[in-house]
Amino acid sequence: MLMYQDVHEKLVSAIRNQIPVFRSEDLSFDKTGHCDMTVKMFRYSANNIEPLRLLISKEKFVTNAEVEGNYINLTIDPLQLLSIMINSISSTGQYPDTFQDPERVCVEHTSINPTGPIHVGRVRNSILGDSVARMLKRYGYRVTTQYFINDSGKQMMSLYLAYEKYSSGLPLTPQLLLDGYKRIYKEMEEEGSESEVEEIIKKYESGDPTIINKVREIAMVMLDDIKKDLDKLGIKIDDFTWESDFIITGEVRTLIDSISDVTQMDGQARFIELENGRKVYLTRSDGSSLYLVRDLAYHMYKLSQNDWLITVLGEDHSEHGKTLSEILTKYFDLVKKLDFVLYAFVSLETGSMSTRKGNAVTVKELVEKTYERALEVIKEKRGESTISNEIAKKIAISAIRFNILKVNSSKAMIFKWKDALDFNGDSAPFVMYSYVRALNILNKSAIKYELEPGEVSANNLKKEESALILDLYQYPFVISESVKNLKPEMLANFAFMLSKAFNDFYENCKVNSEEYETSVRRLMIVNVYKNIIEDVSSIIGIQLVSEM
RNA sequence: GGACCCGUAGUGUAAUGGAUUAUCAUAUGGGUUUCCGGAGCCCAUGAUCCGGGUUCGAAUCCCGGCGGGUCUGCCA
Repeated sequence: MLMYQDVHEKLVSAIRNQIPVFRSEDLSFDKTGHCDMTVKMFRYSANNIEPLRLLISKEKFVTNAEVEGNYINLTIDPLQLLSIMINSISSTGQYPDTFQDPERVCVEHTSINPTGPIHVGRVRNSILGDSVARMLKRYGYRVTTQYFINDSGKQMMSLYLAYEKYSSGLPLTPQLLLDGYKRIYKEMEEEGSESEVEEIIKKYESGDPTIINKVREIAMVMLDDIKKDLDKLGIKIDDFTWESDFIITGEVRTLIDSISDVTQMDGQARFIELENGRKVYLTRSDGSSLYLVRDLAYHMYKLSQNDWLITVLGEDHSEHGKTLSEILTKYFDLVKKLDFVLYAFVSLETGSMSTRKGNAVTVKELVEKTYERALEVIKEKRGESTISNEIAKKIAISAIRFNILKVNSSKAMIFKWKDALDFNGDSAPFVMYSYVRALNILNKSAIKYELEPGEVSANNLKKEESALILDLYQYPFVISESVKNLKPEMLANFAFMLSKAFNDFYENCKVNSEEYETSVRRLMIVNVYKNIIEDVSSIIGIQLVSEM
């Protein structure tokens, strides 16, 4: 959990002295420009309003409380908020502080079939998953990330078969495998037969070591390529689990047997009937297992070592997620938390992306093009570039992650190069640039200033300062909301909003070359801003630079 | 046909039942630089899919349409 002085909570408990049933959500930070915080009194007797105003106006952080209709509008002392943040940062290095929670969370993301490179349609999964994991870690959970390697399905067997048929013996490369993959799907479509693949699946499930080893070797080649792509985006996954392990160890069989009394047979195939009457199959007629069982076995494994499972899934798998939940709850006495973060598809203006069709925009291409664009923009802004390629790379990665993350994940989106390469406005470079400004101010300051708690002067305090402080103060609330809803995009929006507020501050409030007290206070604000931007950036995957 | 998700300016978003004038960005038009770095700042234009209902109050909740995405495999 997060540790910080919670003004909101303090005020709520003060209010409850007078109105015991007061709802926490009726006190909120103002969003309309009337004040700093507001108490909504619609639900409570009007007789309460004036006495409550009096009571609140005596509270520590409140400098003014006024009644406007059914609202009690509060002005909060920004200097006290600033002190809270400064104290936290000087004693713990961060605001808010994190208290380590014993709860273990497993975030599974990406988990794409190792049959091709990551493309832009699926990269939303990795970006969401990575940010969710970082956000939960920041909140205080013990987090591990997981990748489930689907090396035993039909797709994987087709990839294997294609290699054996067309290129057997040739050195394994991603490109060679991919070409074969596309070719064999085309053939199967033309012939209308999948019997060859089915034959392989049977052999594989019966434990044929030659096939299992070769398939894993092939998967490894593809997986390495996928890992490289993830690495390009600054994403590292802790644990990789092979789907085939659950077949080899017999856990899949054990699992099927353990629920045999609730499953039914359709010929030789085994299925289970869900509450809505839908039949989902666990095994084929030939006895081989289907993905659902293998994923169930995988979930049992994850449950054995975690308290909370989160899986990032494309919306095409939402039904699968529900099926897993239902079966685990009903037949395996699941009491632990199980959540799915769903995202809608990313498509191209020409339609959907597909590895098999070969029309996908890959992560490699995206990173490459964005990097070139970053170099171009730097040249435009600074004349002949004096900036290292390292910086252009960081700008590119940050821009990509921010652009994809900021869009509400449940809305389908169309990928457009023009938007992806736009560094104006609501984008990572905007945040990064405001951070550079903050660093410059701090570097240019002649005042040897330490982050020491103490008296903060109100000398020449401007409204842009107060506004920025109030925004900064709300950081822990945003993390909490973001965690509660599993929506890291809230943090991306916050980072942008903060940078905007900082730009306002920058335009209107000189930091250096002011009176000493004013300078010190503004330096504190800039320091807090720097600290929080670094913090939030590390969650949402912005890689900050000191010049750009 | 049935199920799930999503509909806010041209585009992307904010508002998790509350305020006059629905936020911010982008795009478009205009302005702005001897300044702690202009990737900035200021002004203008432009939106809650439609119809009912609940409520003192609805972009938000409920019902019915409409539009888009997804599922409806002994694929994963």
